[in-house]
Parts: sequence; C-alpha cells; structure tokens
Amino acid sequence: MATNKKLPAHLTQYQHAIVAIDTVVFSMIKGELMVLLLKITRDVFKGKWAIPGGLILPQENLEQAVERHLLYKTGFKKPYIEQLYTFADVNRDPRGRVVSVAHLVLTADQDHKLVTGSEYGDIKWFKVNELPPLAYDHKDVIMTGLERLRAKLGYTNIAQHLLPPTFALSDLQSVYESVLSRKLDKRNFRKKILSLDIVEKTDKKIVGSFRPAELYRFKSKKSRIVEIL
Amino acid sequence: MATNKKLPAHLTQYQHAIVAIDTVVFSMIKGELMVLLLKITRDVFKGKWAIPGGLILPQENLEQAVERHLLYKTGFKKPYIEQLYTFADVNRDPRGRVVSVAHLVLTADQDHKLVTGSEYGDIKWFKVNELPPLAYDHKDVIMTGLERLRAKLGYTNIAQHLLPPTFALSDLQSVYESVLSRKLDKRNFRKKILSLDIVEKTDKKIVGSFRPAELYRFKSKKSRIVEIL
DNA sequence: ACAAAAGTGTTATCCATACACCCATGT
DNA sequence: ACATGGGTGTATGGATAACACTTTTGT
Repeated sequence: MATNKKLPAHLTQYQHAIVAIDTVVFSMIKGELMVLLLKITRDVFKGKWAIPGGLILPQENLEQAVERHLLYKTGFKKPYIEQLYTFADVNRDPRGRVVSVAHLVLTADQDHKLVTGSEYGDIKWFKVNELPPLAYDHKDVIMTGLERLRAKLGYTNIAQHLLPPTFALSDLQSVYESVLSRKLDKRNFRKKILSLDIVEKTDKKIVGSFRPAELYRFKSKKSRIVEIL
Repeated sequence: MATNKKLPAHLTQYQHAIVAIDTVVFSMIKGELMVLLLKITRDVFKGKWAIPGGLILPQENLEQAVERHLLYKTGFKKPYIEQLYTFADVNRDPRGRVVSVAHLVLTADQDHKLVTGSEYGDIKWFKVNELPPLAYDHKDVIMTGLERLRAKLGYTNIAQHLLPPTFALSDLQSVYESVLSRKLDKRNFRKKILSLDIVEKTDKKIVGSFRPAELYRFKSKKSRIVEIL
C-alpha cells in the first residue's frame, strides 16, 4: 500500500493484517500509455514513487475504498475499476503486515487537474517504460496491471475506458499499439473492429485536424467478450 | 472464509479486517470435474457446506496459508495453487469483517483418503453442477474458480494438474470436455494437442482396459501459454 | 465373435495477414 | 500546391471444423 501514515503500533500484537487497496491508474496521454504515481516525502521510501492507495474502512467495500482514495488523492470521478491481485508477502511493507488488494483503474480523464494530497510531494503521469524508482513492491504491481490490460485488450471491449466517449478509429488503434508496444496494420485493424460490431459511427467528425476523422462510440459500456487480436 | 472459529471479539473495535484464505479445490473423479466441500456443524451456517479455508498467520504468505489449511483439513500434499480473487464485501461473514483471498487449487490426488477436521461434520467431493446449499458467498467463489479454470484451459497447459503424471489422450480430452461442458472432436483434439508439442509419449500403455491406450506425459510442468482452443 | 475404446486423414471453409494508393482538409 | 493524417479492397496461406472407419484388446 502506498500511504505514509504510521500504522497503529498496538495492532501488531494481534496476529492479523492491515488491509489496504492500491491502484494502478492508466490513461492515454498524447497517444501514449501512462501510469499515475505519487512522490513519497517521508520515512524509508522518501524520494521514491508509489501508486495511489490506502487503508480500507470497516464499513466500505474494496471498490468504495478505491474510489475514495482516488478522489481524495487525485480528484478523479468514477473511472473503470477492476480488482487485479492481492499482494501479501510478509515483508512487503517495512512498517508491518499489510495485505494490499491491487486494482486496475482506467481513465480517459487525462487533462484533469491532478491534486497532490498533503502527505505527498508530487503527483505525475509516467510512461510505463520510463518509470522512476518505486517504493514497496509497486513495480510488480504495475507490471501485473500492465499484463492484465494487455491481455484484456485482446478479448474484451475494455479499451473504451481509456478513451473519451467519442473517438476516431485511429485513436482506438493507438490505444492498442501503445499498450501492446507494436504497430498494427490500419486496414486490418479497422476491418476487425468494425466486423465485431462493438462500435458505431456518430454523425460528428473531428474538428481542427487535416482531413477530419469520423467519430465513433462504443455500442455497449458493459464489459463484453470479443476476440479482437 | 470457512472456519467456524469465533473471531476474537476485541478485534472488531479496531477498524481493520481479518484476513483469511479460501480454496476452490478441483479434481477429476471418474472423468468428471468435482469440487471439495466441508460440512459446517455450528452457528448460523450449520448444515451448509463450505469450501476449505482459514485465517492467515502473521508470518506466513498467502500460499503458505493455503498449503497449511489444505494439509490440515484434507491431507493434500503440494497441489497446484493460484490466487483467484479477493472477496471482501462488508457483510459476507456474519461474524465480522473478513477479507478472504480465494485460491484456485487443482489436484490429481483423487483417491487420497480425505480427513475431516474435527470442527467439520463431513468432507466430500461434489459435481460442480450439483452443488449442495453453500455457506457465505462460497457459491460465487466456486463459480469464479470455475470460470478461471475454463479460461485457462484454453490458453495454458494447466490441465496437467488435474491428471496423474502419465495419462491417455482420451483422459486429457475428458478434462476439457468436463470442464467446458461440451464434446470435442477426437481427431481434431489429438491433432491440436500433438501439434502444440506440450506432451510426449511414454513407452507405457494402460493396463486392463480393452485396447490399451498409449500413455503420455506433459513435457513441461511450468505454466506455459499455448493456444489450445 | 463381439463389445469397447483407441487410433488415424482428407476436405472445405473461415480467418488472419500482407500490402499501396487516393481523399479531404488546413496551411 | 503541398503536407498531413483519413479512409479503402484483394489475394494468399494457415488454421479450424466437419466427418467414418479400422485396430487392438478382453470377455
């Protein structure tokens, strides 16, 4: 987990763990996949970067905890959230036994003004292949999130959560290319996406480019299984 | 989680959760996919069935907790274990806030003598489509496990963990058919499996059947990504 | 001899891939 | 007029899917 709050010392005598959530937050910025990180200002990990996270409250579900911490630390409203993996190695947090349920979060809210929580030095987007030194086991957590995202791009309509409500097909393609780190053939990509019947044309076009692109939207916001790759 | 132990009452005042593990244990018995369940003898869920599980110790990782509880409750040695999903809804356990990290467990150890722990009334294998009334959210947990198993059959060599070290190709096919609940074409299945180069012939044959089947083994015990279906 | 499960090939269809040029607009 | 990204079709090869009979053993 990623808070710098001290754990209540008396808790360690009970043979139970503290439960936290962590979030791997991805967004596309200028056609590139980025992760959101916070700079730690205190204690052993001072100067390193961490993914957003924090403890769960007794009366809140995991997803509610994710929403709460994201809203507080970053100001994001309702992004896509899916549980990723639970990290629980005994010594993953030097302050005590912390079991953290990591979540994958996708947002298209890219130019949202980021809010730095008071206990962090900074908050920033980083390219996934140019990560700064990370605290805890957060490198593992981010890589697990990236693998999940890669896998799910191939068989679901999850890509929509990295895009605004309407988008050009070339934007969608650049989501795929950026996440998978490889180029795709434009004609084959468009043929495949259109044949899957998961997007539909709007009557709008992009303004202020060269030749204006047709704007599309996803037909269903619901998660759907489709063979894309 | 699945124990009937009372939670220490004083813990509930601290705003933290108890962490448990649960296990969805699958095995093939007489060509059919079965789940292992324990009968609860006390408290609100008396008479219902539960999957094996229990609390984690402060100095043990999740997988160690899984091995410990399985060994104690069932006598299984070293099965295949993979983390599945974390169930943490506020009211999933009437005794308090219990966050349970569910695991998928596969074993070929089918005629192992099952040991009933003292606090359980019975321990038994059930067909996955003939489940008895279940305690907690264990129906959800089992279904999550089944979905994971189905998905992974399609793109990994995970099926080996449901089979003994050597097996006939028809045994392997019946794993697929039973887990996926559909028939597969024998010739196409064998052609596909052999072309993937994940199994190799041994020089043994099945004894005491009609025409003896050639026995195969998996080449690699390591998890491998292969397009099977 | 017969019952039971093991083993074996070919064909047709579908899908994935590779590939190059014209179009609409802004400057 | 030119620079920029948008948009379009076809041909080939490989994978998948459908399909039925012979073989080996035990009884």
